[in-house]
Amino acid sequence: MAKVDTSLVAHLPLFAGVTPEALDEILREARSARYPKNSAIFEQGADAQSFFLLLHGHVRAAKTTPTGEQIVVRYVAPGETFGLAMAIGATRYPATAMAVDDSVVLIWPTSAWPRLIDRFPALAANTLQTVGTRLQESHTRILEMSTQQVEQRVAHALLRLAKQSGKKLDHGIEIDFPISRQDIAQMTGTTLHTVSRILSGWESQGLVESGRQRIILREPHKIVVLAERSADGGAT
Amino acid sequence: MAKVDTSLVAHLPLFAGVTPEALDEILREARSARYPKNSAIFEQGADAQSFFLLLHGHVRAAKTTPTGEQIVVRYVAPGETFGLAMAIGATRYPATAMAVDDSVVLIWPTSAWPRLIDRFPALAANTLQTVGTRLQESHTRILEMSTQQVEQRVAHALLRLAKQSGKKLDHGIEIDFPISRQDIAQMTGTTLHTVSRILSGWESQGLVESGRQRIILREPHKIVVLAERSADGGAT
DNA sequence: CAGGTAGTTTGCGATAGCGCAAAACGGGCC
DNA sequence: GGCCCGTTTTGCGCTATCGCAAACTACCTG
Repeated sequence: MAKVDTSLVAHLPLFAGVTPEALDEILREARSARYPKNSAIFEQGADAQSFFLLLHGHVRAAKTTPTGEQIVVRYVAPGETFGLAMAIGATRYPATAMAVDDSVVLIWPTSAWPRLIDRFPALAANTLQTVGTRLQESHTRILEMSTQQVEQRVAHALLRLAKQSGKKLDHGIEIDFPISRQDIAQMTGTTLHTVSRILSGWESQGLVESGRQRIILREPHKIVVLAERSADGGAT
Repeated sequence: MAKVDTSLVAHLPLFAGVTPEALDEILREARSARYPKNSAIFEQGADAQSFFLLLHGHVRAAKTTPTGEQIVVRYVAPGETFGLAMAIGATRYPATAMAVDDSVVLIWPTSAWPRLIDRFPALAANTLQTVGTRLQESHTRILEMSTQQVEQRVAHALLRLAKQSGKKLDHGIEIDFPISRQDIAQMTGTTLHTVSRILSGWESQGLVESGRQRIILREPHKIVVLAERSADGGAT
């Protein structure tokens, strides 16, 4: 089994408070794998045999309804865990994970989890922290969907993506993985048509520069204003 | 400090895998308190000095926007924990908790949490489990808000409430705490007007019986059908 | 038992955003 | 260099749902 360099992951929140020796032991149970762009890592409903830590690339977690509609649960950035079905006591994955870019992950067998948290309680505490944070973010998303209109939600979503995975350019911030109008629609609870109209509007105002699966925020500051303005839109 | 009877709480998921002696020690750190109907337990943004376990009654957790709109995050049923701000590393409560019925809670100082999970790692694991489940439910809620129309969302919400806190009557299932149209609107991302119209409709079809802050599902089965039908409404 | 208050119902526009359809576009592949 | 396919744009009508306003009702209080 290929050995993973501890120094690459030691600083991650997941391993906070874990001694180097312990980390070494933890990593010994993992293997690494590479997933090419657009390949599925696991499918919703499949048996949750593994959990993952993303090292490089970007992964989209999406949930599908019985009727086929999808929502994007989140985009996973390097350093984050995903596929933690066991954390909720589930035996099947509640969502589908797909690499949106060539990605490298660490993989542990789900069966190792009980033993790991037993030996290294900090793991459970750290995971609780991150899951708690995600719960918080979920609530924020629900709040937005309940109280804001589509344009504001799209603004918020893009700003979040920029913060999480933005590459700074001199003429703005680029979201550094491929993302379509459809994806944004599925993050904000709208349709790709509406997203397209909104982005077209922004583009003609010089707020963004966007193309095929590519978005650059040219005026993040002005987009923040859009995101925060209250429902009346300040149209006066 | 009033001693809490361990037998009342020993069976809760939170304390799974905790020995009676340990439970005893854990409970020694808690005090209990009673909150009368409609009293606030903590306010969003306040310093998170305590976390809670609900023993009797019902508690509504709600999040408020800067502009004053609210959403109901969840209704807490007896046996559930709430106010776990420390679980996400927050020092302030992210929501407001209010007793919707006369309620009794156990209260631990937030400061005790690190020590508790250190001494009893099962607590962290159990909490991770419940937080994970809530995250899952949140995602389901987002999925519903994204893909379903209001009537279906209301149907789902009521069915969930009935499952969680339904009192079985011979002529249906009553949600056994006071809940207003406004509350339901805040759970489903709509307005109290729309909820009122929907419930009026259902009432005239004999699906529910409802009054001031009171709802009885007379035909849960038919409401399930409403909740599950796809968007075209089967109007053929 | 009258009065007041909070919750509920209902009517009537107004509209944000959807859904469908079709055209335009862009990029990679052969 | 031309072709093909997935993505994006855009037009247009439609409607679910909102927002406001007003009437109504049940319960609690004094």
